[in-house]
Amino acid sequence: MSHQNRSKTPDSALESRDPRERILLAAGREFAERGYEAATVRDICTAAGVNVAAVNYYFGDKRRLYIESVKHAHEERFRRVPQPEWAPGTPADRRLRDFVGSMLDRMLGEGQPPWQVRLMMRELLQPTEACRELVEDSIRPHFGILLGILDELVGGALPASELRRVGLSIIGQCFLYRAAGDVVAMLVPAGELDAFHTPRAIADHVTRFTLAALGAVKPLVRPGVGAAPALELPQ
Amino acid sequence: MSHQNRSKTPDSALESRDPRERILLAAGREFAERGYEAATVRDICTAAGVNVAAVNYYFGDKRRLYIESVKHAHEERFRRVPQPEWAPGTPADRRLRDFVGSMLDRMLGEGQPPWQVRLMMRELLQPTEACRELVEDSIRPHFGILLGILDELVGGALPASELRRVGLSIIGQCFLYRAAGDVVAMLVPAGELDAFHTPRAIADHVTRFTLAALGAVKPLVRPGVGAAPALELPQ
DNA sequence: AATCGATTCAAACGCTTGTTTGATTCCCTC
DNA sequence: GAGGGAATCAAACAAGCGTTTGAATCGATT
Repeated sequence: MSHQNRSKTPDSALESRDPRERILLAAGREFAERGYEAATVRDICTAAGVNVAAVNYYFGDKRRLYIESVKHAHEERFRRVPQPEWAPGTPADRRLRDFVGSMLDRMLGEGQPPWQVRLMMRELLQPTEACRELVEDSIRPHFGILLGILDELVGGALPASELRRVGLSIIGQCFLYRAAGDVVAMLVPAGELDAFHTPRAIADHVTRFTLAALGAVKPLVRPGVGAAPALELPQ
Repeated sequence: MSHQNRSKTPDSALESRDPRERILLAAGREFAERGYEAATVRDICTAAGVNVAAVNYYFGDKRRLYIESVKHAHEERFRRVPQPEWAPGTPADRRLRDFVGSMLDRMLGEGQPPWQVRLMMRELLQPTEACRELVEDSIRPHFGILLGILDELVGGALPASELRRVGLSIIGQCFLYRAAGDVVAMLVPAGELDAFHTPRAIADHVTRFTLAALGAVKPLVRPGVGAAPALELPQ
């Protein structure tokens, strides 16, 4: 009932050796594509090339397999596109560009299996047990890095509450492409998608859009054109 | 096997009269909360106070009930918060603010049953048959209105491809709060949520953020503070 | 070669699902 | 007040689900 001699086969080997790894991979795919309820243990085991009983043998039950597969996908994602590290003194605008770029790469990059992010999107939309751990372990620290960059960028001129809103504006712009990518593809002409909506192009756009809003670079359009700024906004 | 004399009871009556309406309501709730596969016809019928066979009698099968409930929820949503209409000559920045405000109201407004939007979020994340109709009938025209406002705002100074990216930036900022609202709530201190992340406050922030990026209002921070604009961005 | 725990397997279990059925009740029409 | 289609109901159906079982197989140790 235990499996303590798993280390006999080194983890660095191909997944095709370790049944546990194969199940995690197949489970991630199925859960991402069909959702927790619609994905069946039988299909997962068939895809993994193991017996139906293997899931209960290695993971106890379907729910625990799900949680493990979410964690596994998330770790894999950060292993492929790690958080960038900067030499001391790197300008904040450069770091913002890198931060946005790596986030989008992690979301949309070609090397990324699309199901891994889709799996996490399901969690964000309707958090389960697996989500809280994800937020605390990864998303919150990540968000903190972004806030640090923004704070330096504006020279401490904005209160923390405002910084958070700006941070959420940045994440939201990237998030839309992943969460509603299929709908975005319906709204944008096909040729334009390839030219203006690649991860790199989006990163450039989001960075410039944000820097312009913060006054760190000149606006997308020269001031003075368009309607007069007659609108009054509170604060 | 038919039900052509439904018009005998006027549609304006309470839903509790028409079994079909009651089923649609209960189905929307269940599908939104549990997803298509996890929601059961039995639970839906129990909630609607009708017999199990009623779903197949009125809608044929579960899939058709799902499609109908998505459409129904969407229509209901726009009936509650209709698209604003402006007198000729209304300034573009004012219209942008109204547009963002009504979109957020539709997504987050207190009068909105939370399950209606959640149901549509599932569709956006993984489009089904019901989604394409939704995009063509509602989302695309809506997006066109936004692009028209933006075009007037910048005085025609931006190409259509750039306008679309700005439009998606706006929608993305709003979208995050609905799609990942639970995670946002984990990242923002509780008190701050009530003060700075109400639909109205977000609408003000998104509008100002966008207008600043476009150079239509002054940036959130005076130019000159923070890091020097040394970053080179293509285009 | 024998032993013993870890692993794998085919088969079955109990349960829930969406759907169907056939009888019953309702409500309007003539 | 019959007649008849629409609507509702309890009950059952076949199929698929997650899980369990007990025997068969493997691989290393003795």
